[in-house]
Amino acid sequence: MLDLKLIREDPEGVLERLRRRDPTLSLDELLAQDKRRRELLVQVERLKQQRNRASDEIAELKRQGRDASAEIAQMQEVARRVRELDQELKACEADIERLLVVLPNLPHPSVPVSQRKEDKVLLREWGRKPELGFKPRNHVELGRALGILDFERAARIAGAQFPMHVGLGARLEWALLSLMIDMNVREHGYTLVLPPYLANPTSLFVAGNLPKFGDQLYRCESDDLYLIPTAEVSLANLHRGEILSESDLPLRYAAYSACFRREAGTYGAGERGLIRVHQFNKVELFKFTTAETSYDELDSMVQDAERILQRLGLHYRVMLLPSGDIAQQSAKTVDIEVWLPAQEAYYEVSSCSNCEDYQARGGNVRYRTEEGRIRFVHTLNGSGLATPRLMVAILESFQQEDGSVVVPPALRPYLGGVEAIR
RNA sequence: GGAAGGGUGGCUGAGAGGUCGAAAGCGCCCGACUCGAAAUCGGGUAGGCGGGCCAAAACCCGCCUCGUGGGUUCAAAUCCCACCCCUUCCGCCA
Repeated sequence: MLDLKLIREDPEGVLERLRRRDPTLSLDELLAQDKRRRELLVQVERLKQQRNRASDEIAELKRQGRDASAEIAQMQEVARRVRELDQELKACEADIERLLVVLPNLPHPSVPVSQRKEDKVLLREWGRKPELGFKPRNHVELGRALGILDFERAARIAGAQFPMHVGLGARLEWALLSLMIDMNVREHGYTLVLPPYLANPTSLFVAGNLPKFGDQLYRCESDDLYLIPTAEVSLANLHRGEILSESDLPLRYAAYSACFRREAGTYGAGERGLIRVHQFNKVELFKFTTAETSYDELDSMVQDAERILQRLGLHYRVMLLPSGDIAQQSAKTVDIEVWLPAQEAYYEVSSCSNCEDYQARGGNVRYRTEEGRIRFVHTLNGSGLATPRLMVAILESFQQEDGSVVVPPALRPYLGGVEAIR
């Protein structure tokens, strides 16, 4: 969530930045409630002070064995008034909380201002589109023909848009995950985490998924738990409520998890097969940093994700997202998009965000500086990477005219040396 | 699922209606001793909110916080209720 003090001190500045993301946002009610809260606080605190002093006096009188009934009678009235004001204050604070949590993070100055998601900015490209010399088959056809993807039987088990990998398809998926874990742990210095796949409501509020995006989540009602849409949820809550030491930062975690998304209302034309699914595998990168280093850490996180695509030999481009298209909790987001030959389009395979102190404030994750001051950490998250579209990219980019698919050399050690799927 | 015990500062742990934001120890910081260090000795060491002053920092004052939320009381870490979590044992099951 945003810093209420900052909103109070510079409402125009905050509102201007908020409206880069959503021109309909307003702070009027929030500011009014905040003012009211502070007025109530002053009132109720004055009464409590009176009560505390009287309590000391009553205690002293009793110790001396003297009568305190006059003072006690007087305090009964004060206590009643305190209860009333406390209730009013509580309602006011609940209103503030409700208004505050729906406000998105402030975009970083480098983020292009636009409500149109097409207005993303190309930062760089790597490689080139593969020249197959024949009309590319899409991954659904390839997967079915090779017997490595089985959506029909998966639907029998769970419904549409659930993938099922079989045989070399499953092994290829596993190989991808193994490669990503190895590179991120051994070459990029992340600590591997296997987190819970279910999370409580608090965790989803901290991560930024609730309250606004609950319709995208699978919920286990009888236990009041949610299936995580990304391991970002688990990792953002890993140090919830802690005060870390500056010397421990940055903390870099890489988590493997399955991810679950309802994708309500997103049935896109042509998004068949693995392009948009309700369940997928992902290695998620997450960092806790100081304010000073978080943007350098964002750059290096994007590069960590890019190196995996480079190792696989997949053509991609890196895009800076505009203000209207970044996630609630993010101040700046960089997407990596891989080229999918049969779709003839670039598709997101990684989304790296700096959430600055937005998640940290909600989760109360702080650190003590060398000088002893306490500040909120910055949190960053990024896919490194999600597998479904990687699988699409591999099948479609490395397909041969005879319908076989050449396995990228980097994956072969994980597949017992298999060079092609046919 | 059943039973018992327990959640107190960075950590261990005492406190069982008022003098308790909280003993003691450890850790950490500062100082003394020392050429320097260790040991020793002295001092300091939780967080949040609000106000004084709004431009920050420092300082001062007040309020709140002993798992969370309610209740009793003039007054709650302490008594009552509900919930959450942890530990141990039993049962069940990968």
